[in-house]
Amino acid sequence: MAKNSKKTFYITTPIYYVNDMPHIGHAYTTIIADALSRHKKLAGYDVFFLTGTDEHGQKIEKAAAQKGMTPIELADQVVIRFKNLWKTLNISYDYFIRTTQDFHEKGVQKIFLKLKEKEVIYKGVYKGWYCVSDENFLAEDIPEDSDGQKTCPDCGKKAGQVSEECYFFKLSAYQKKLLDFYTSHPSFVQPQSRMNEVVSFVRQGLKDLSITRTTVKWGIPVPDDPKHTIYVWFDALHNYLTGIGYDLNLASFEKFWPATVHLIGKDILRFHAIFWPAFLMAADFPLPETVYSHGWWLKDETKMSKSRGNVLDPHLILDVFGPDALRYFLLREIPIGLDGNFSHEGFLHRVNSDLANDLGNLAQRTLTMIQNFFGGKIEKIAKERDIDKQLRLAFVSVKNKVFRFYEAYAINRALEEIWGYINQVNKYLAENEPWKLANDESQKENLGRILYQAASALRGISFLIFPVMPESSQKIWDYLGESTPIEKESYATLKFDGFSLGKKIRKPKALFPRVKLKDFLAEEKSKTVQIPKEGHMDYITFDEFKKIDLRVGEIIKVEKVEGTRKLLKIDVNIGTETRQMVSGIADEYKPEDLVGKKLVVVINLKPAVIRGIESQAMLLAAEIDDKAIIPFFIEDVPAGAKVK
RNA sequence: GGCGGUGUAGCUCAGUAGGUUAGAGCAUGCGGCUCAUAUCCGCAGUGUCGGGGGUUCAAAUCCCUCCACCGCCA
Repeated sequence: MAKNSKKTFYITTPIYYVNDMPHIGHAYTTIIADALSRHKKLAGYDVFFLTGTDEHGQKIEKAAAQKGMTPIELADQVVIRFKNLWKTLNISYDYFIRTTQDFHEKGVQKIFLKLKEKEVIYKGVYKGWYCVSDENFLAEDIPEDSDGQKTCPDCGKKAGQVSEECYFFKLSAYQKKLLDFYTSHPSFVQPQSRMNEVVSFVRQGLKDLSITRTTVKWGIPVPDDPKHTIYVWFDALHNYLTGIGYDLNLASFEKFWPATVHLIGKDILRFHAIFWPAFLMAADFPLPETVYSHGWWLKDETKMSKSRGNVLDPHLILDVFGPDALRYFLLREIPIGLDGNFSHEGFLHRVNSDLANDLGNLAQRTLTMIQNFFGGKIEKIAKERDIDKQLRLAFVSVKNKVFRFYEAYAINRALEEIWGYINQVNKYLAENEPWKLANDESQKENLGRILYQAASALRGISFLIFPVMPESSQKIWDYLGESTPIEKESYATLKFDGFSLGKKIRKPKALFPRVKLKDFLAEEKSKTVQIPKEGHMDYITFDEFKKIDLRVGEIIKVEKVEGTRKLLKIDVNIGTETRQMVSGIADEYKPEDLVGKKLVVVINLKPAVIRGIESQAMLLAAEIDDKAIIPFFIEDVPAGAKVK
């Protein structure tokens, strides 16, 4: 099979388990993968970026049953949420694989059979601790209690020891091969410290791995022995093969396999750095180049977890700031291998200072000056002086460094480098004071040179930030009068002087609005929702319900809240008076469609200040896949009527 | 308990083939500019480089030891 002459780059995220709603952790991994993909495309690689969902297993089976759904219905619902979030974040994946897809299941079965024929998979007896009430085997690594028994971590009841027939993968046979592989490929696991952990784990000896269950029905059946179900890891890991076409589109598969990098969270390192290469060795597939384990985002210094209830939902940030600020923050704040701390203060600080003050303001002042002093079009410029040349040469050097940092997955360093250059351009403007030359007609061409130089630098910057901030990058590009998508450029073609004279600059709008902390936090509070634990219903009494004053409201006036994507300021007549409220529904409803409509509003909710505006009431809406749907009255009801 | 890592300015961190007064960003203070999103530019600090000991003409950087925190394993 002849490989394409272009170099290929195949990057994967883990497939996300559909019993969980997408949160900042999922977003982080996927954003890293997206930025690296975009960089590699600009660098001329043929890129394949795979993400998707892991949909089998007992947890899904149970979660679905609790909700009165079938597993696939639950999966379908969660998949939409993931896809929506990726769309909002501008994730440019090439394929979204679901482990319930037919070709994936067939691919896994085929490999299973192959390994069984090679006797790398054999039938045996699994002894383990089983929790009767949860109908679940306990994870191997749960320690014994003092009495030699084990306790189920989910329900706290004592588990019993049972045996069942199952298939094993002969992992023990791969200990030496794996250690040899690690020695000959020392950068297989990144960062290095994780490689050390892997090696020391394998050195301690590997036990064969049970890879099927009879107690789980929701999964891929073992071929020719369907009472056994293939256990999730053997199923899930093979998505990296089936997702690029294994067994269905071999041309694509052979073009992209082996993967360049599997991006993972450190919790699943063992599966990717030990089990996965062993499976691949057994089936005679080449091994991936790198498994890159990234760190965690902590929330206010503590680990985010479902049980702590401090899992960060990215939607609030996205509503206020759009995707690029979040992408920038996550990639700029920490190197990929380390943990980071997410606080709203830190986020806002970074975004205001780097995006609004430095880059946003640079774009704004440059474009505005060209607009004001040249009517948007620079026609003639003076010869390049030394100081102008320095700015141009500095860009070349920055571009090379940024390229190398991106190549090394050091995205934070690349951004630091770019921001160093942004400061340099701001300094260049301060030193040359173009606003002073503007009063002197004889200085017109010198003025033109200075602004030309600044615009060229800005154009270069917009290219360099593209992997991290595709939307803002393209915006700046467009403002500078470019008419092509930025992806048409590459590191090879991008020139400092690419900004050509006579191009009409578009009138700019603030790229990254500054947001004040107290407004942001108020909005966060107003949006924080208590989600009842699955399977539990927190009842309230009728007396408690009566405390909520619900009224029919008539919408009088609606306007957009400046500087936000989603917020509308709505004046609503509640019979006795008109109240204003702020609501994040601009994606779903246009202001003109709302006026005159009647709906239900809460009028005794403590007012909150959102983006500087006091919200004195709240409307009711269904939240469906993060879209708000408002129930309106069809009948003609008087404003102010009580609703109960 | 075993293996690995980290501890440097108020905060986040950079800095090891040992070498002149230990750096950056943010935060703080002062000054300048007004094209720009109260933005931008300049200047100014501050540190027993976790503690102790050692090697060396010279150590944040090498060695020993102790303390604290983190990760993996048991």
